[in-house]
Amino acid sequence: MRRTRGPHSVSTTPTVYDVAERSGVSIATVSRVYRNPDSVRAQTRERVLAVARDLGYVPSGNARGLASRSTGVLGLCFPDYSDPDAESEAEAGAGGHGDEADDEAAMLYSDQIIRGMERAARRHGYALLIAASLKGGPESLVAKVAGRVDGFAVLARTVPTEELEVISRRQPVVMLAGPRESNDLDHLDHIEVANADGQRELTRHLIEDHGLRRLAYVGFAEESPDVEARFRGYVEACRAAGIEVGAEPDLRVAMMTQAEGARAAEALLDRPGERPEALLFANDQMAVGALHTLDRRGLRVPQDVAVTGFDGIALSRLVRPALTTVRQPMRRMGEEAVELLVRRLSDRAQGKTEDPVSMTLPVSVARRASCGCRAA
Amino acid sequence: MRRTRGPHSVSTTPTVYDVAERSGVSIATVSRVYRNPDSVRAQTRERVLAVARDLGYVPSGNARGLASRSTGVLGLCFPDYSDPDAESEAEAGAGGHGDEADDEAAMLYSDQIIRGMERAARRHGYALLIAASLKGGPESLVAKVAGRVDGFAVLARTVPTEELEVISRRQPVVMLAGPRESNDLDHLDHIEVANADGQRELTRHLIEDHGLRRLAYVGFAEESPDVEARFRGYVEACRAAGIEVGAEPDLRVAMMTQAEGARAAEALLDRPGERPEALLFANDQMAVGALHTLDRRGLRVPQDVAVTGFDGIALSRLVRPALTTVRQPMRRMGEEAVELLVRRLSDRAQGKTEDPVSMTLPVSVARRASCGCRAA
DNA sequence: ATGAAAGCGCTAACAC
DNA sequence: GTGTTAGCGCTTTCAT
Repeated sequence: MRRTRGPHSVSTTPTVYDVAERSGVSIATVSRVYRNPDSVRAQTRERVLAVARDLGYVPSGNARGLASRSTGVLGLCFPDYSDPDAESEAEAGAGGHGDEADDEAAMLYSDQIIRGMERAARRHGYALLIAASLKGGPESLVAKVAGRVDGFAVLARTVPTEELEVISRRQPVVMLAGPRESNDLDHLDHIEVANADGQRELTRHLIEDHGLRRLAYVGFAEESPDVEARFRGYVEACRAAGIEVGAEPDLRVAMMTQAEGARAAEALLDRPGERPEALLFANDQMAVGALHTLDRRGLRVPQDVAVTGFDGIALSRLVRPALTTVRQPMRRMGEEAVELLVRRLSDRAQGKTEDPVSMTLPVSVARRASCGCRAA
Repeated sequence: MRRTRGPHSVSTTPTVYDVAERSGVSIATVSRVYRNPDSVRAQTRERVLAVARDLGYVPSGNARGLASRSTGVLGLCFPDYSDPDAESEAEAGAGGHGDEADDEAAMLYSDQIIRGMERAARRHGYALLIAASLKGGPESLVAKVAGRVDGFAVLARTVPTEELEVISRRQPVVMLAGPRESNDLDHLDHIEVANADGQRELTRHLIEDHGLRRLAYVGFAEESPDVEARFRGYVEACRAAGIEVGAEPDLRVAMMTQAEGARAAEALLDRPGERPEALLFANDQMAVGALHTLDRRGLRVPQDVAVTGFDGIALSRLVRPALTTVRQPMRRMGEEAVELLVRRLSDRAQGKTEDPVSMTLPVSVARRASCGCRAA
């Protein structure tokens, strides 16, 4: 016995030792009661449980994890995706000023993934640890998460791939929505959506079904493989229809927010030459911003200009006209991520080693009012 | 030195010992490099960091937590709130069959709270561990979460209060949306919303502003303080207007789902006597279900019957007619929960002890089409 | 500025 | 079925 406390010590949080002592068994038995109840005589078990209850004993997850080398927790790291504009509108809504862009309207990317992962994790008996990147921590976010989970998913561009590279030697990591970045020195599993396919199909729809030919594409200034893939799809559809397009989007914005989208629309409309028949945005938030601009300038959507987004966030259905967009199966992505992690974990437990997996989830075009498919 | 491995051992995940050995310092120094970088000479620090990097070293959260008695993680336990109906509709949407009740439409209660907590937690440098109750685990959900976090929030009715009672002696716990259950032996902090106020105000609106007097209220069969409070508000408003009401809701359903709401509407309409002018439901999902029923039976909302919900979930805005409801500030609740936990934690660190806090967040009535406030 | 050593609370052989 | 005994990988005085 390593330690003994008075019979009525209450100050510290109770441990196995306290429970063991008070119930007249060894710490091993206390441990068994929790880990493998059937291996303990019923009577003993009840006694231990009773003592535990009245002592307020809760097994320390840390100690457990340390001793058993596993935590029963999966993780998710995501970037601080918050759109300042969406935020403020949401705040206003919550404050009761308006009904406009509701609190709940702003359910973003990461929320969906969280939902998907949580569900799947629960099915497999795991809990989920979530953490958004916070700039300037001494220890990087991943390290913190990585150290507390059995495996985790990372939304692309949250963390330098190099760092993940290192960590993935230690535990399963799946990269979400990202690029399959590095070439070969890459142990990471990877799930992405068919960005190019989606944008291509949407563009084709605009061209063939609505007969539009003067299109303008708004992309992202930063390097982002997903966004680039979308643009690629756009270009392919245009070329296929014999419409000439440059190698670059008509405009690249610094942030993919509503404000930037609104500004982009201004810029595009103020450009000399014929007005575009359709404005295609690399995400929904920008498209929503553009809707504001067009409304303010007295242009009707879709009669005067069609507008499309990408992502299929909830907000895209709430705006008027409802936004035609490409829906990403983000929830499913979360679920698949967990399935992958769980499989990896059991592989490792059995000493198996399989090659990294890379899967692509299909997307679907949501034809709504902003392209002219439904009454505005 | 407790352990030594060959210079090129790669099999196991590296620890402080490995890093220390390879960089010619003690494990204490390695630890300092991460915990308190400035206390280590720059040159030493760089060397250690370099070795760590190429070894793929990540500090074990478990070991850290065990040694330092804190995890840097806050938790949230919530019940498996999933509405089977909403689920299936969502699945259909995700599968691409329809645009109807979108995946994202189904953003529920818990999602909002998660969002709020995550944001606030991040601000304070914490990560968030989330876990929904899974029936029939050997160890209860809470115990698992409790053992891995510094403090946590629990959605009411997820866990027996008694169990929380015990745990709260050990770490801060805040009860969400619940009742202030026990009487005095209660150390738990507690955040609720003004259920009665909201329902009273909504009811008053129906009576005074729309001149309705034949109302029917649909409640919940299970014991639920929140839902009871809503009913209480309803009763108060009726009495204040001189409308007679019984001590019981006109109907109590077994589950607060869309299907049950639809059934409840049937039942109410089939009742002998004059048809009610308004159907008030204890939550949005039931109200949405009722909308289906009324539509199928050819009754117009709000002309023939007004319908109201409670909660303000995203779906409430998407249905036609949009649902008049009482919006709960669920996101804010999550934020407040974290603030409370963080405060408690710092109190404990300083040896302070304060009385349990109980706060009530205000709600607001969202007047939409289903009560006649806007064009349907 | 750095090292030595004592735990943190639990699990997992291995004995009995 | 139950007890003994090593660790698990880190933080943290206390020395130096």
